[in-house]
Amino acid sequence: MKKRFIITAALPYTNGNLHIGHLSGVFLPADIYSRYLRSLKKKLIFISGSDEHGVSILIKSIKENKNPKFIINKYHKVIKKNLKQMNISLDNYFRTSNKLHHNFSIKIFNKLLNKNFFLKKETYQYYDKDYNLFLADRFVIGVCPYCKYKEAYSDFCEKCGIILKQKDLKNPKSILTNKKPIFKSTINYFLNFKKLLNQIKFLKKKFKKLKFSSKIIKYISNFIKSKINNRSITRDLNWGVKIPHYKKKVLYVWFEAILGYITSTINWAKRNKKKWYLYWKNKNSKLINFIGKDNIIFHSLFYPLIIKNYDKNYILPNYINVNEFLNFNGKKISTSKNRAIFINKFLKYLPDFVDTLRYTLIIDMPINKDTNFTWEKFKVYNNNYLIGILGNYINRVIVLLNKYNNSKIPSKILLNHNQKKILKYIYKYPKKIGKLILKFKFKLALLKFLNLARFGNKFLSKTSPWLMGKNTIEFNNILFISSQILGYICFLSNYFLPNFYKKMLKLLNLNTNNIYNIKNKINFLPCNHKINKSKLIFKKINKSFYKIFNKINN
RNA sequence: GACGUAAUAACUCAGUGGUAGAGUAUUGGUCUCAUAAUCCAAAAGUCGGGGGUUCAAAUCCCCCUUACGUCACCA
Repeated sequence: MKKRFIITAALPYTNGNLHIGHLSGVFLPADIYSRYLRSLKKKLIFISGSDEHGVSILIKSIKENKNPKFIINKYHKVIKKNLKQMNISLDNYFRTSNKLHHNFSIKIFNKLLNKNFFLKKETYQYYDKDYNLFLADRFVIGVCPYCKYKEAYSDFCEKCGIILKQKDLKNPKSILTNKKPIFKSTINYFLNFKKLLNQIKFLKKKFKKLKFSSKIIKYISNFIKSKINNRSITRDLNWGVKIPHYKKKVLYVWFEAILGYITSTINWAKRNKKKWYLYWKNKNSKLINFIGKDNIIFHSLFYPLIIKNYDKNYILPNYINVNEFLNFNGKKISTSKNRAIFINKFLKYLPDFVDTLRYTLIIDMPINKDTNFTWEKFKVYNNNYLIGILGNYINRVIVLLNKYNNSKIPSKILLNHNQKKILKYIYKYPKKIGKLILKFKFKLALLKFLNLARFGNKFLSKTSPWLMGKNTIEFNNILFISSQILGYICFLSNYFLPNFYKKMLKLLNLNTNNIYNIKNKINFLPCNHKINKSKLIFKKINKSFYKIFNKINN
């Protein structure tokens, strides 16, 4: 049976718009990976969706005096549209507020409940009387008993870095009302990590075998070594996946959000008349998660423990690609503090620079450590790399063909030994780039791609065909080789720069079917093939753009 | 405080045991097919500090310094 791939990008939380962090952290790497597998004609689905529950959205809705549904509808719509505009090639973008998702999550919860999988426990929590709401630790602020910091959370003081017990906090205040919350008892269900220790150890072994990033292995190791706290998976809220027979309780957002990949697939399968379980309950399937470092625990522990105890036929991740964070101007991106480049704003002011943004975010992808986005880099990448190296090369070759050869790929060629070697070298590029992509080295893959244009520029400068007579064998040879480089650039660009790819196809008068031949050593631009007149693809960024950058910042 | 990640040329980074690499910026030059682009060359680093293992360390181990991140009922 043919292998099936499930590629997932972490679900963005709908308390704000899509920003560059989402793209560089999960959507772009997942997109490149998916585009590559598609070019090999693999069977795959690339899925994601909106994560629309949780207390943060409820708090936002209270503060803005709106219905939570209004908030999620507003952001879901824009995020979905923005992903498409950025050419993220998702097969399905679903949402966790959908009934299908609710039913599926409850089905799993109920079965586990009946199996006595959860621990039932009474805890005391802060409670806001005015809003009838139990408050998460982050929503109670007070004075730190150690350093007297006035805005310490009830579980953690940011200033002195000390973990607090709820009762330690002095002068606790609800962030909703600024009033003192009361302490009240409640009963919730917990994931019994202590009881699941053997399963966790098994997962660690399994992930180690699969060569998961050491970030994940170390995380689980530490988790096992530390004093494991069981984690509640129900909440006293009226916003979320409601649990039947338990009034005023919903599932903890991550208990169900992690199942969103499955429900997104079910939704996709229904619309396309496919069988979703051939992906999720099939030993020949491969699940690859793309996530940020903030949700390692949910993908490496929550999901496997929940799903395997529900039905052992479900598959576990074959790889979890964890990225660090992208900062903006040296500071952490924050949706709530409005510190980010939001994609809808970017597209409003710079709609022609989608590929430049993709390039910038891929080159500076936070693979090993946090990286930093600046407009200065954005400009350099656009002007020096995309225009100087890439755009310039294709324009040089196309103009040469336009001017000297009637816009046709030369036909009378007779390659010498050295020139044949050059062609062979070019044929190796798809494989080289593919290998890097499969190893999740997206930045190196893109650099390799750009190298092809660099190689072309050097080749042209060394050989200087414009100094030769038209239609001599040597002239034809050089233009033929340069054209093949052009063809490879065109097809390989599809992984990284989809808009550029589409424009190149038009310029070169090619169709997309050829892309499936990229595994073979093939000349995409055969002799006598006619191309179109040269047209500039990238726009230059000059000083006047800084006004636009500032508009996008604010 | 605990844990994690990092520290390499002015800048951004690549390089996991075998004579220090790339791009940008700088300086000089070449070319005109090209979006003042390209291409060639020069200059630029005792690879954070100290110790250890080894014939051999940027790379492995230990200690220190500095920066960033995480620390669980936020997502």
